Amino acid sequence: MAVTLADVAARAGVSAATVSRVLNGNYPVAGTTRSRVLRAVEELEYVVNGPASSLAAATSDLIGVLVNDIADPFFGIIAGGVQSRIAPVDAPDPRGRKLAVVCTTGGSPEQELTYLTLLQRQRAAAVILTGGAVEDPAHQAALAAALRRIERAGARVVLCGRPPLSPPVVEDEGGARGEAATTIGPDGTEVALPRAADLPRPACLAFDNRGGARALAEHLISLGHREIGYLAGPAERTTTRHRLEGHRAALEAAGLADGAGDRVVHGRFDRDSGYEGARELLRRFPGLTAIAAANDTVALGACAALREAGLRVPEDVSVTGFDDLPFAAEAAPALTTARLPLHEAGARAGLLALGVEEPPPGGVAVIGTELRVRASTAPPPSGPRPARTD
Amino acid sequence: MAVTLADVAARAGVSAATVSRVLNGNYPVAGTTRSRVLRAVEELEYVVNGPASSLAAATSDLIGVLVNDIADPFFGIIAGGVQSRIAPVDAPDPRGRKLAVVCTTGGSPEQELTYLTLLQRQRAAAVILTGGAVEDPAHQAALAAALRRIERAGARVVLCGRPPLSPPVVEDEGGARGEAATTIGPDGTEVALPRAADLPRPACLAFDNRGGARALAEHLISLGHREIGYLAGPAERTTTRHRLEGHRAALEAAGLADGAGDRVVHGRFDRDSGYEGARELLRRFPGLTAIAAANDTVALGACAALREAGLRVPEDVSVTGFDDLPFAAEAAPALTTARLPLHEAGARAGLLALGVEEPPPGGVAVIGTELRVRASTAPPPSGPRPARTD
DNA sequence: TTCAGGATAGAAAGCGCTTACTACGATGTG
DNA sequence: CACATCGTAGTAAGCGCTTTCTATCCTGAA
Repeated sequence: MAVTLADVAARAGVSAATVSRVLNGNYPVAGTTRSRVLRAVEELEYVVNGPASSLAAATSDLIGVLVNDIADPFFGIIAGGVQSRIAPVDAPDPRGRKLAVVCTTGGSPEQELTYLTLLQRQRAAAVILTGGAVEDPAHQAALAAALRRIERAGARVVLCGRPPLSPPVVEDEGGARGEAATTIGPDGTEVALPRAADLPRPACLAFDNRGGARALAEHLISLGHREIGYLAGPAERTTTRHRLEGHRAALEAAGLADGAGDRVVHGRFDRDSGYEGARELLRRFPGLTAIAAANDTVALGACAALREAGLRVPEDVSVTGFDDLPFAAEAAPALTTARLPLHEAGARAGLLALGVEEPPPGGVAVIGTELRVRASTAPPPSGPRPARTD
Repeated sequence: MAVTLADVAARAGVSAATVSRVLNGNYPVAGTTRSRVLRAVEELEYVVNGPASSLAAATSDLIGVLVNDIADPFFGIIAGGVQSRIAPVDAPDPRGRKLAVVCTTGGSPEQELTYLTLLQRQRAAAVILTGGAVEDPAHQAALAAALRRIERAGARVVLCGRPPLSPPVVEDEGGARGEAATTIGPDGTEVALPRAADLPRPACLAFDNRGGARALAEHLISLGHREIGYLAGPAERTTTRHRLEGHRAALEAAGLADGAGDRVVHGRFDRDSGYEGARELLRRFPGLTAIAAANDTVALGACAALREAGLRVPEDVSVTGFDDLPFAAEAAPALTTARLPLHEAGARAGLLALGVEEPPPGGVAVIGTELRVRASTAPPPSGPRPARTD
């Protein structure tokens, strides 16, 4: 059917082994032989059979990239960063190029596990997990097991934009009695929690979500805001918790009472959640002068809700985002936000996946944010809040 | 090293063939045998060796998706649509799932060819090419050859958001004399142009770029605009040409003189190009009351330039985009634009790639746009630059 | 002139899976 | 009761490549 190595070998008058060596360039081959082989390759339009090659060599050119949603620029930009390194355009020889298998998990741990297996099955050379993790111990245990399996299979694992695997919540005293701690998994069965020492420690590029949220809240406080609402993401995610913690830390440091749950509405990471959440915030806390959103997209939704409520941003209510996606600077008003170097993070994750870059000491590198002050924040209004129009 | 079929077979006390049959479920196996095998699979944590499987079965679970830039929501959304179909989350059995290999070509035809070869090498089950094509005949000929090769290798090819391959520019009279028409390729060598009849005709989902641009221009004209600038994309791309043609068609139909090149500035498809282009447009045509941009991103850049020039959108100058990316509705002012159902188009491309959906009759389906009138367009100002009313 | 040793290239044994083809009871039918 | 048939499962031949081991030819030193 298709042209094979043997066909090329026959045409060039050499053995299949020689053709393979010419094509892989890891073995000395005489110049004349080499050019004869290359000509035969050209003439027959030979294209290596990847699966056969992967089988024999026990490696593949595939790198898995797990994202919540590839349509979301947050993940798209990270994926772009990864690709910029695993398939550099400027390298003349495409042989070194790895291919990115992008898997949309929807943020679901089950999907994540499914894709991990699928990628292991493809014998992917590496797997990059992006986006925050779900904190449920059973999921963490299952993920730990899956990652350990993958690492044992010889693939690299990189976490990009998520914290290292959490240690088990239960203290490790069970070890003394020779019993493993367990928890109840999503399927109702008992799941063994890995001992802290057993956790796989893949290379990890964590985002400083706490620091970024804290900087944003401090910015609002320094402008004079005292009643600040927070539009949080889904409660079970690490990203949500860390950003919320940073936010609260700033409030507490400023002596602003903000008990648990106060002025906080949980939602999703999308625009509509921001819209709905802002409406609820306004209803429950009419005195708010600022809203910090879980991310830029949420902030945009919040702005829409505020406009609709007849409130101006930032004159009546200030709004902050997070991430600094490209549209944040173009929005009107341009969003004050915490910039995350997503492309760079993806690029570095790509390098780690290739094994070109060494894992950071301790396995974890924290990627900082940069405060971007734009037009969506201003001092709170001094007078009474103008009457609501509805 | 890793667990193989034979290990599972030994453990279950059956032959490797039986294990394979259980795992692929395409052959009758007795219930008791099946469960014994499945238990062995569980116990050994067996994961199929994909490359071996692909080699033996001569197929793979990979589907290539070529995009200009995965970080651009335009392509991210299409890719998301593709994934929604080739890896449906609701299907309980992940075995049917295909994996998307996303390749960022930067819009370069050379990169496109490189990735096509790389995907053919992986024996991808299908390849989806998105984004507009470059019209250069040499590139088209090379692309045609590559696609023909891929189809011969048994993979499906789908074009999503780009027109069918163009017929050779040279008339086919050479055929009468038994000579093929040729052109000069990018590497300086002579390239044979495929006869029209030889062009591969992959399933094609073309966007109605002409219609969309025409509708936008007609909208501006109906508002009373007479001096309309156009921010075009890169000159060599089909998308650029088609949108420009639609735009001009509307102007001509309205009897507005708009000779070639008039009030048109070419650039790229990004924000900065819109910014620079709008500045140039303003400088060269101070009387403009409207600017139609090649897409939403360009429109955003144009808005920024206008604001900077002290012009209000839409009071002084109206602006239109194209695509209706999510941020278009959130921009201030919200962009009037032509909506392209990118997710749906991607989904359909996915179905075509799987072979689940039949190619459209004639091979080409045109995907229409929908005019979205929002706040960025309004009648031209009546003051210093009065519009003629007739 | 002879032979060690380097430079090349071939032979052949897998890599782990799929899939004819074959074998063999257990049914069913004439 | 013999034989065709069906349902199951095993045998074994590849799929196309990589790589170890081996063979050959040449070169230059002894």
